[in-house]
Amino acid sequence: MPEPLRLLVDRLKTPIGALVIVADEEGRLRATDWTDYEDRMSLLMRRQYGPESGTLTEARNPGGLTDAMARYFEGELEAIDGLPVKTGGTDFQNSVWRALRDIPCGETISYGTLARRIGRPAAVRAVGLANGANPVGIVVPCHRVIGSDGSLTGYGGGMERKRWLLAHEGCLRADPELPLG
Amino acid sequence: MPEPLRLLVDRLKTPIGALVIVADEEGRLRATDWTDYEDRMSLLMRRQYGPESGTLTEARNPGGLTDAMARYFEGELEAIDGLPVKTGGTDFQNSVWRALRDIPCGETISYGTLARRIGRPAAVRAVGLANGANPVGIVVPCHRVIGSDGSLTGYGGGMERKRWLLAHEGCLRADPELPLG
DNA sequence: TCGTTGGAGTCCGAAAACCGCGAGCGCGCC
DNA sequence: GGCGCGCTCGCGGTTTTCGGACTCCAACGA
Repeated sequence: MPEPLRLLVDRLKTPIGALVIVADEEGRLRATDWTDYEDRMSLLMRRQYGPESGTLTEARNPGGLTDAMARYFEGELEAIDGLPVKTGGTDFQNSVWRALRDIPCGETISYGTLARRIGRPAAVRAVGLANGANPVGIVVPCHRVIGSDGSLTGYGGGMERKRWLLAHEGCLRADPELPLG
Repeated sequence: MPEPLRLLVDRLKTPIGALVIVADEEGRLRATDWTDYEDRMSLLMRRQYGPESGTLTEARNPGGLTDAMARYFEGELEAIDGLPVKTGGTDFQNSVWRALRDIPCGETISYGTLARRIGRPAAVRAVGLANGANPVGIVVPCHRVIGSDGSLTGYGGGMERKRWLLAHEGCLRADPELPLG
């Protein structure tokens, strides 16, 4: 911990709940999470950066990130595509998170396929763990990963939100359990 | 594990028991231990090199190591000073083991002093652990490390042997618990 | 034949356990 | 008061254990 790492915090109301947005002074997204899961987010942050790792300051639209997220929720799905993101975590986790950003909006992928894609075909469950440890929901689209049989399987923010996000991105039929594939 | 690592094994009778001596083909000492603790030695070897890591072959006096050890036990204490040694283990363990070889024959040091000497003044217990994980007894003189109050505290081969070795090196008075300092 | 269920295989990371210690402290005992 | 003993607690690297946001396969029943 060389420097204390000053972080900027904003909040955004969305159709599926209020979002906390954490950015650094360079305008890179460090974390996002639903306010009703804020405990989990601060846990993840502590794990990645250590306790007492930095200061949190309220800010409005840091780095333009809040606006970009808002546009995503208003239907401009590609608004979040290029946003700069920085994460801590282990090498393995980062390789998973990088691969997540390569999943195009509107598509889904299975845990197994994702595992093969990062060159660790057998690390299927580990991919699931890394997915759950993703600090930057939505922008790093962990919600686009589903079971090999097409079931939604799980989501840190609650299954209902995962379903909503996939529908918002045009991945789901009327049947709420079936992705388009 | 690129190549299978062929190891040579010899045995040596000493006044305090039979010793197993393991060397590599370059004549470097890889491990020594008392035959009555051979299980522990092979455990340490497996940890450092992995299971199925190499082949063991009987050999006579590989690299001259057995003779050198024998001379040490006969009173030529400096016979083991320059012997080539190679160990696996973590960075931390290797820094401890290197520091051990700098303790002159006839002297003792406390765990705390040793910890300070490698630049980790607080890692006192960890030094104790690393000491216990030393695969190359005697030549890497873990027996020269004692408690800060002068007590002998512990030795993987049994306290009696630690006492004998220190006495052999001229570190102990008649009182078996008191080192000379 | 097809859906369902259960168990085993597999790989990582976090958390807990483990100690070959040492300093600090409270207490008796001279 | 000093001294020595035993206790407690913090310490830090390593090892072990445990728990999944999975999948495949086999068995079973409709």
